[in-house]
Amino acid sequence: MATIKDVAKLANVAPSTVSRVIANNPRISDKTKVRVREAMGELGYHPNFIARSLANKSTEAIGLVIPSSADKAFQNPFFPEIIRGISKGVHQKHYSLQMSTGETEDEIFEGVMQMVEGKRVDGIILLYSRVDDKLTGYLKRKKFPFVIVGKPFKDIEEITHVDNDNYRAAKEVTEHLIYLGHEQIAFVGGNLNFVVTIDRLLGYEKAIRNANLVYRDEYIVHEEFLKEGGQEAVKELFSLKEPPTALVVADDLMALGVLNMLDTMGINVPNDVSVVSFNNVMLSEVSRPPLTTVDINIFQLGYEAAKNMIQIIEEPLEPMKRIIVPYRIVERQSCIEYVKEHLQSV
Amino acid sequence: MATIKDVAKLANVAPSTVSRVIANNPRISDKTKVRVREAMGELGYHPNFIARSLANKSTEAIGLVIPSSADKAFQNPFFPEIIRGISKGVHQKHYSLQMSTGETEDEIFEGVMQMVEGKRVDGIILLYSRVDDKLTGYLKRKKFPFVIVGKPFKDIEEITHVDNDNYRAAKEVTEHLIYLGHEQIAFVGGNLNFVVTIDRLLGYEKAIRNANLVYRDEYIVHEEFLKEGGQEAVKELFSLKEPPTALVVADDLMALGVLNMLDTMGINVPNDVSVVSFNNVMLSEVSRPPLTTVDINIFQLGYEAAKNMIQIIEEPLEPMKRIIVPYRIVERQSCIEYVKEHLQSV
DNA sequence: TTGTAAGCGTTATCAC
DNA sequence: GTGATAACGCTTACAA
Repeated sequence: MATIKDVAKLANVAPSTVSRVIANNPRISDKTKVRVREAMGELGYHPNFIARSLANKSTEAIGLVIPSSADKAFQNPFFPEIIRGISKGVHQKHYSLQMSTGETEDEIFEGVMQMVEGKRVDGIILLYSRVDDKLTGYLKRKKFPFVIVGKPFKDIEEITHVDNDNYRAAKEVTEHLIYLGHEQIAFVGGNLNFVVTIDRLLGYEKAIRNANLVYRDEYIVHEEFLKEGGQEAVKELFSLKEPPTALVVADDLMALGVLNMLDTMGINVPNDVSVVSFNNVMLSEVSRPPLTTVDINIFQLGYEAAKNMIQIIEEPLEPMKRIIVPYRIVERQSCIEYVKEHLQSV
Repeated sequence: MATIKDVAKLANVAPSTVSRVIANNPRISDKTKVRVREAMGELGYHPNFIARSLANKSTEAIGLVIPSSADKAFQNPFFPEIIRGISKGVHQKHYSLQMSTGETEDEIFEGVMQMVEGKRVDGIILLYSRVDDKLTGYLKRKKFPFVIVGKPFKDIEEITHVDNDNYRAAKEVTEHLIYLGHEQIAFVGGNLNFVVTIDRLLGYEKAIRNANLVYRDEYIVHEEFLKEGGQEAVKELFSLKEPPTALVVADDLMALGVLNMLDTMGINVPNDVSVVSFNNVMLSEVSRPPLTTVDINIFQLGYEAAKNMIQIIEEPLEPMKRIIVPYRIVERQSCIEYVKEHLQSV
């Protein structure tokens, strides 16, 4: 493989000159630039990134931390989509992307340490935000550049993050249900350790309280993911004396599970119960019925995360930032007006 | 940040000794090992991976190439799942994972070149196999270590790859339909540029011919992805004078689209038409009806790819390998026996 | 068993 | 404008 020295020799210049040509340094005459570039072409030269990184103390790589791959949550189309966004932002600036997952929390932590201590990356994007997360604390202590997708659990004023206004979205969506005449609205959320769950729950609660509806604990269920989660939630909810007539579900995939279970129980959506969920993942269009859901702009979430991560790396003095990506309620066919004396279908 | 020299100083040894301790070189006395390790602990020393890579000419990183992120295919849960498998294999050997996507083919190619020429990775895993793929040719020419998930289009004897026996799986699944009494069986595939589509189509064809059924061109549709794809396919197929009574669909997600469209057309699955698909992605359990599908062991596909990639890197003399991951037909509720004079429901 | 010193391929700091 | 030369932090002959 050709090195910078070979090029220098062939072009009859010093290695440092070649380096300057690579960096397109303006103090090099056009003549030699051309000469050097020719030499590079002739030798099929490509700069060695590793060597450059060492000299530079910059890897132009950013690390991506994905939540524990053990659970099925990982199969959520949310991830490919946000990775797409991140990927775009990262490529635009010619950075590369380094992934890290693990089955347990400790494995993940281990992976991140490797990246940070080994100086394999210049910054880290966290794809989730959990209550009392070890990682966040670690990165803050190390003063290592990072951004969170989602809302930090604490130190919210010090950590750059990109998020939706989940509180407001949940509130709005619940209000929509209320507006449709529903008074018995349940909330089906994911793990309460995720900040996003909390926000959405809080928004839901606010809407309920504002409308002077009773906030009932038995209408709040937190379940693991999808299949089992959706099933359990639905079973619980619909064995109550007063089952809900509408459901706010914190995730499309969970909603799919819910829809499925409702169907096998012979409960019709939207005639018997309305369902609204979050994310507007591609699948929500194709479910039966198609889901009314809030589009949180996953792609943009990722794109912004990447852009801001790189900005922090390149301009370390920049203040912390909070980027709020807009959401949009997509009405499809899983919600309808609640009619007091409606007939149970079938 | 502490370097190897700082540790050496503190432990009163030469830097090379520290290096040997890191590598756990047996020729270092236990005494000094202990002393050095203490020094490392005291200073919070962690080896710098970049420096090591430069000296070593090995990055212990492997690059992952994901198909064009532009189309929705990318949102297929197939990817998170295979990444999980790869991730596991890669972590086991303490390698890291570098992702590369792009919106166009050229962008992807560009990204791979960066990885290869810049020596950012030691090997590359291709997550798809396409007819006449530029990348494959490039990597072969460069003699850069790589493995393909799927079946190479050419040079199949020279390229290490991990795949299912898609031909046989498709054949078997079609035979199953035939066994159930179906004689009008259509094939809904993805892009014919993907080798996997070809294999599955060929298996289907073989089964049809073996059974002396007529192989009709109008029963073969290749469509883009999911929503539109599924819709188009179904529309076409069911406007024929003799619409099929069973469908072999090359992907679960596509099958979801198909199910959806069938539903809006008032065609019942499985009563009016049976559907079988591929991949056994988590969603296939939750569709209405749950899909009969072939489980291709996505996770293992990824895991094997990673393991073999690393083996090739570490033992470059190893011969090429073909790893065939077993599949398994998962029967759920989308297929039933075909009854000649059955009544169209509704 | 350990130390010395060269080298990995760049960039950066001085000179000129 | 361009050239020497010293980093960058580690590994690895070769010596001792």
